[in-house]
Amino acid sequence: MLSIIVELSKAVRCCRQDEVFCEGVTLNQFVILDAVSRGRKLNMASLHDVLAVDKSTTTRLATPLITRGLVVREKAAHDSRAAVLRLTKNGERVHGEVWQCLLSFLRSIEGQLPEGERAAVFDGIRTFLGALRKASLMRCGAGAGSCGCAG
Amino acid sequence: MLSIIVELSKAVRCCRQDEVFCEGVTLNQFVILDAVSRGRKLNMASLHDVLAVDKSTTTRLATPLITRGLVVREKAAHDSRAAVLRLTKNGERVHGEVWQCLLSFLRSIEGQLPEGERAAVFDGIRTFLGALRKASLMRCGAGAGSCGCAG
DNA sequence: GCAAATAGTTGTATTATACAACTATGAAAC
DNA sequence: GTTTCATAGTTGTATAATACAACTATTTGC
Repeated sequence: MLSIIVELSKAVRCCRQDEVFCEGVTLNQFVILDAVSRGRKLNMASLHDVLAVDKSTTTRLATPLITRGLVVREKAAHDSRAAVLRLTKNGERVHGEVWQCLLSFLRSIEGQLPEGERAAVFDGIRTFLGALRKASLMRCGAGAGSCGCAG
Repeated sequence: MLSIIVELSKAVRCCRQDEVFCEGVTLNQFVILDAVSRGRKLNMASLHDVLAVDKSTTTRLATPLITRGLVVREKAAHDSRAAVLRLTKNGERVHGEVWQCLLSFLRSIEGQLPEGERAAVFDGIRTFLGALRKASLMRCGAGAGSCGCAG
């Protein structure tokens, strides 16, 4: 069971955050592009939720994409403090191309799963991840258990 | 499918590499303690394999544990260049305590999985991880596909 | 015995990440 | 309407993991 978690950690490293996937875009950056693309625009606050990182990190992760001209940051209509992200034309192009590349990657994974079991595998993963997340939250709340947890 | 991978990345972050789990030990550090504990001693080269990181990183990850007196580094008998790691008494104690803490964490996860499906869930995860790893290796080898992969 | 390979360490640079501090703005209280 | 408190997002700063490069001492191959 512990080995599952360790293996998960390692496996995810093959999709390294800082490793360029395609078109000079990392997987994480694609996630950002995709999130913006889905809604045609995206509040920074929403991106903050999507990425599940600190606000400062959200800003920093979006900045290279803005610098590259794939995304533009605009003022939000409802709140002058808030920013809205949109894809540029180039951003849409790059998003589409990376998506194609990613699709073949994902197909490659799927092709290796037994055909009748794919849905079950995905469901199982989701169930496990939900359990992992929940157990972690409970851990943080429980504070000191029967051990000398320094948290 | 992509959302699975993204969720995996996020979930694994709840077992943050640098986040203290118990007894001032991170999960990754526990992995090291456990690896050393299992063989009573462990070559640095083996630890290098276990952690699947660069040799320099292996050294750096082991060093805090040595500094803390949980692990000692000795010369290997078969090769003066090589080092062997052993647990100290304190290291064994800490390993045992963290393991207990970890066990209840793992139990907490298991308890949330439907009882009859646990084995299937774990098998599914392993299958998926294998596929993910393989697809990544193929990707690195394929070089340029039909897109402008800059790798 | 000599050349090539290697174990592991150290130097260095990069990246992600969070906490702290900050400014301008919005919301709540009066 | 005014004042106080909360907040969006940015910037400063520090930490940790990570890999590549360079290095030294040792081992291996010829």
